[in-house]
Amino acid sequence: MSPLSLVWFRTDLRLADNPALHAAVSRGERVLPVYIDAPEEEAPWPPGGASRWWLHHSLGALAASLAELGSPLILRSGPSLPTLQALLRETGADAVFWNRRYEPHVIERDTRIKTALRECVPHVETFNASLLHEPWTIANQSGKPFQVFTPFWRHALAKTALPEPLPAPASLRPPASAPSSLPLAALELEPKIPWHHGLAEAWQPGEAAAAERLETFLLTAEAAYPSDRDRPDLKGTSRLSPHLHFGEIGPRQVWHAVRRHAERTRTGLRAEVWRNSRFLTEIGWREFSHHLLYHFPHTAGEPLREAFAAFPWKKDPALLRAWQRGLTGYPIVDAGMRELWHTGWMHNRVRMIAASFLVKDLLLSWREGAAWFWDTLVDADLAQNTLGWQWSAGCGADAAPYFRIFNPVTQGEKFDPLGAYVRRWCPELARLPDAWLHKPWAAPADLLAHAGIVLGQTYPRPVVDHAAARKAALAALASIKE
DNA sequence: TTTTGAGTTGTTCGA
DNA sequence: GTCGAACAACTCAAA
Repeated sequence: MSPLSLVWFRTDLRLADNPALHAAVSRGERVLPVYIDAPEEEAPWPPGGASRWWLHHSLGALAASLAELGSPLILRSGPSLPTLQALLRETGADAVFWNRRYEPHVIERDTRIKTALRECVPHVETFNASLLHEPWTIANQSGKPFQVFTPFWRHALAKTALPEPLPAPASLRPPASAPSSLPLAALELEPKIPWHHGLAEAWQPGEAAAAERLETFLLTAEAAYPSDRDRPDLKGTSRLSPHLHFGEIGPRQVWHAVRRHAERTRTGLRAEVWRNSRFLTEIGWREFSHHLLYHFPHTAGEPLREAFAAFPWKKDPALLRAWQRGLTGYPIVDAGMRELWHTGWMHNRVRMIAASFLVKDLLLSWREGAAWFWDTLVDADLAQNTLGWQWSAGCGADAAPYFRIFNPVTQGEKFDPLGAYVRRWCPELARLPDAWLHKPWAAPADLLAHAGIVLGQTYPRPVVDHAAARKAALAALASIKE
């Protein structure tokens, strides 16, 4: 039997710039791609319903791409290590390659698996497919991890040029007889109750769709990104986050695509100006979040700043539910929460507003918000979710200053000035004039009646008064000082 | 070694 | 209406 390499796919569901796949193909022997569904091993963060919906379609796309190269994708379900060992026995493979993940609980699992597999076969190797730099290679002058973004990113930008992305293999030599595979449907990734129509309307998972989305963004939106990125009513952002999370595209590919785009469109500019791209900076924030979670592994569940362990968070299931369902009475918050529920995604600006509202106005713990986002986002990513929520709550690295409490009315008027976003997701407010759209409780009675709105019936009254809630939040923050 | 200035995403208040 | 100041504490790096 000729040598065979297993390639264990995880959150790297692409053929291009995939170092593990590339290494397997480079051996010049046969290759067997494998995906193992083991959600219980992701505890305490098993993927939520929206993530699993995305995974279903991404695996389908990967299997189709592999089929074009003449290779199957072997799907299995069950504990990863015994499943890999069974596959080694069944196929006689002598090598296992995969791309690393960096979540603390996954590192622990993968380390065990790597040690055990090295007892079984001579070649077990892992690679970096999901970060620009390994977390242990970026440190400040004291040798410690950065906790402020700007010096972190300055340092990363100054490092030597990143290697060009690896090509996708032109063909694959599968084993003479492939081991058995479950049908995709057997993984039961799609919801049993069909609530996912909104996801299907909004998204096209898969490597090809990811590449197309990046290219379209660079051609149509990148130039206006610095200003349009804050407007939820425009298509100002790349919407690459779920593709990046599942590794349908990698940050190195984005990096080089931005560079090539700059070179073909702004030839007159200084050579390295493209590195200052505001869009690339967002890739930098993604990188920063992964490095932070790697270096501070407890922060997925605990605040980085210890003083916040004593913060007097409230418990209020009714308020939490109002926030989750988009029934807080603050239109920009409700629009965001409904967009999330319907499409599995929320615009970044609105994520900040909704998060600030939960932790500062409702005084509910950022953990409750993180858990809800985890379950409902198609781009749910432990590092980014943790960074984002701790930033909003003020308890993380490079956190928002405690006094930065978003005013949902001001934010709505500033970033959804025409009200198109609120009208789309809160249609019961659609006939209210712009001047009152972000504060319907303040609208004159005759205007409300004319717009067909009965506060408390067709649309909720505000669940809290923002001015009073702001004072309460500042008092709560003062209580944990020293 | 010590000091100093700057740091994703804001709001309110008073002149 | 517009504008600047105030709203902590801490990290990081340049001077």
